[in-house]
Amino acid sequence: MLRRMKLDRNDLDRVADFFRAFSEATRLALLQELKDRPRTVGELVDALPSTQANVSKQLKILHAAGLVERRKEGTSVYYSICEPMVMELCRIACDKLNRNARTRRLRF
Amino acid sequence: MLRRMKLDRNDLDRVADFFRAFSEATRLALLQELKDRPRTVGELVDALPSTQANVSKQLKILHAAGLVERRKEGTSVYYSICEPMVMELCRIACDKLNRNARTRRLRF
DNA sequence: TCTTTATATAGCTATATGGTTATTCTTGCG
DNA sequence: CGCAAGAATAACCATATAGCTATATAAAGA
Repeated sequence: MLRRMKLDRNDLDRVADFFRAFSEATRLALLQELKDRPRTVGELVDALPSTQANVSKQLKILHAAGLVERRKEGTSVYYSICEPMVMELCRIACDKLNRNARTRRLRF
Repeated sequence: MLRRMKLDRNDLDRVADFFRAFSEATRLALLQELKDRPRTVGELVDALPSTQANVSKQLKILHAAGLVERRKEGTSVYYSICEPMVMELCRIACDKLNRNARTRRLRF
């Protein structure tokens, strides 16, 4: 089956970029808000302690990573998670962190 | 079951830190080298296009994230992956990237 | 067209961090 | 002890980026 090949630097960079999308609290907070339903940028701004400019910027990064999709409706833009895998990854991460620290349960 | 709680900023930071460990090509390359068996720092330095100092530094980050463990043997230090979940995450990431780009298969 | 609302972008600053070289620490051996 | 080998750390530089404010763009309505 020859799946022994190691990923070269380019491929590793692509994988790294993918994970980097998850490596900031603000972006994770956005994903958390989008967990159950689509939200407009304005709704997300209200839900987060951040500025409109920053929310737009972080949404763009999530979009570039292929994690969320955009849908325009009038002057608003709805964002939604377009990869079920996103929540699975977050759950795996929380499980790991819960296993480490015996404090409070994290659940995405 | 009240698992509706949203993670607060602190918890999101912890999850973000976890993912950040995966967000650099050099660290992924190290994980890839450790996939099948433990390796000493020297072996990892030889396997990667990087310096001993940098390999040590990145291994420390992986260790702090709880992804690898250390075992001293004489003057050498063996590192190994201590979380099966690590490879699962990398596989999920590769699957996603493969789904996007119809080019070559990535397999961690 | 002019105004308003919603979103995106530009430009900037401060901080974080990957990588380097040089040095220190640790262990084993003579 | 003195020396060598392997690993970790220190100090530094260059780059990337989160977040801000200000501005631009897009769409809807008067």
